[in-house]
Amino acid sequence: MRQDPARLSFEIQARDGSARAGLIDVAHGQIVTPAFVPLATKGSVRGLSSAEVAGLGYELVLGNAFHLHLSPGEEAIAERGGLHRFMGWERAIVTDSGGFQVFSLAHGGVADELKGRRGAGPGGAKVEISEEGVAFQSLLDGSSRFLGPEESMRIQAALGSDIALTFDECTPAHADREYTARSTERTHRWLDRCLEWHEREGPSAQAVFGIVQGGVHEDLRRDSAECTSGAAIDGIAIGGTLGREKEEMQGVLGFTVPLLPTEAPRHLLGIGEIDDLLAAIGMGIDLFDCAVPTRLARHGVALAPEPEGRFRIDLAKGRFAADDAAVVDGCPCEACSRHSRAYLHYLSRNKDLTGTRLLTLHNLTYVGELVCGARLAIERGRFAAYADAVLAGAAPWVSPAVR
RNA sequence: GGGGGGGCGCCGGAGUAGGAGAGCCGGGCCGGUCUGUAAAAUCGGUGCCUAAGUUGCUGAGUGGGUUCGAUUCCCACCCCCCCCA
Repeated sequence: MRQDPARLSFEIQARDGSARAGLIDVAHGQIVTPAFVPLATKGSVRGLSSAEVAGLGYELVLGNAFHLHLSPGEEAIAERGGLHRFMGWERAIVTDSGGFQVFSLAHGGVADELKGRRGAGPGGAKVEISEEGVAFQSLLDGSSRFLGPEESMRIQAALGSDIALTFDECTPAHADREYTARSTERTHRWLDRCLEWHEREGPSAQAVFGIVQGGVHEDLRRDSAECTSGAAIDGIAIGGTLGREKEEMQGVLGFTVPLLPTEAPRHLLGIGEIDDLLAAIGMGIDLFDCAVPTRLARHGVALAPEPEGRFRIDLAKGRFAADDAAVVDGCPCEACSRHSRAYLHYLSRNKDLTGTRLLTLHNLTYVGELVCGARLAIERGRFAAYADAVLAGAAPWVSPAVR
């Protein structure tokens, strides 16, 4: 680990069991944790303006080196003053390295792959993973491309993000222990190359997070956590498959999180369902990013205090056609305070962009309220009670007993 | 009044130069899926009776006819659309 305030500082302000409430300081401001990080993969939180995302209270968004490299290209963004300026976002940005995307190219569907729902082997585009990096064909124009540790860091440097993630290989669930072990070791070598490049040519104000791999194997996770923690990184992320079921994921997190250095911010990559967020916060995770809240919104689904419905309400369903109730009673978002389920249902059925926007606002509000509620609960030493209440169906912002 | 085109599933198409398929395309509707976003996406179902059909039932405007066999050919009638008067 390294503690270089010029890049990042992290203060843990309260603890409750393993859960922490903290404050991250980076070049473009502070991030109150635990925090959810909306995805702005291609330079926008789909459907919303940067001002709207800021208006929801978010302090950090995640851009993607892979997507932005292919279009419009990091040079084009650098020429326009960097990603912050390009997308009109003044707060902090973390960029993903692109390893995850390159990986998904090989298998067609990352989600299925991570959960082992598909067999191994290349799916669509050609991808060759070697010690150097990953050679692949662009999905946009078929051109041959290469992405490795140095390329990824160079792209992220050009984008000018506050936090860069090191280039890793995201191992799938179906990979055997042997492959996962070799892959994880290679990811460690890539980590060193990322840091060497960054030390030499990276922006002095850009922080770097390493990524712990190791699949579902405790010993591999331990090796990876030790190796990654020992590097000159500013924060640490957990990546790769966490198992096929939620229980398995909690098990993997259960033995992995305690292996992470306590003084560094911890980012759990790609996780963001309501119950998972609560579980992971309880274990001591500080940062989350996930496609689910925003994607579900575009698919007509609102997050809601419905434990039996996996905390979702599918407003596209016909039963909401004449439901005059608020999407989620008491939710402070625009969709809930001004519109009915019937209206959102109608908009969803018509694939109206207004509906997409409203539900995106809602879901991001909902997740934002959840992490905010969690933080307040941690400060009061009542996180477990808060989590239990929400899991039992309490709204994330309603928790007078906890607050 | 004359000519032409067309009537099947919840809707709209296409097709079958006699061997129906409860088949095709699109839509709608119902249901499933979505965790570092190739996702405003995607998968399945959608006549009836079923727990289940490899051999169940009904079905191509209506009524007849030809034929081993008709959604297709013929006749009459009903309805819709277009053109001409």
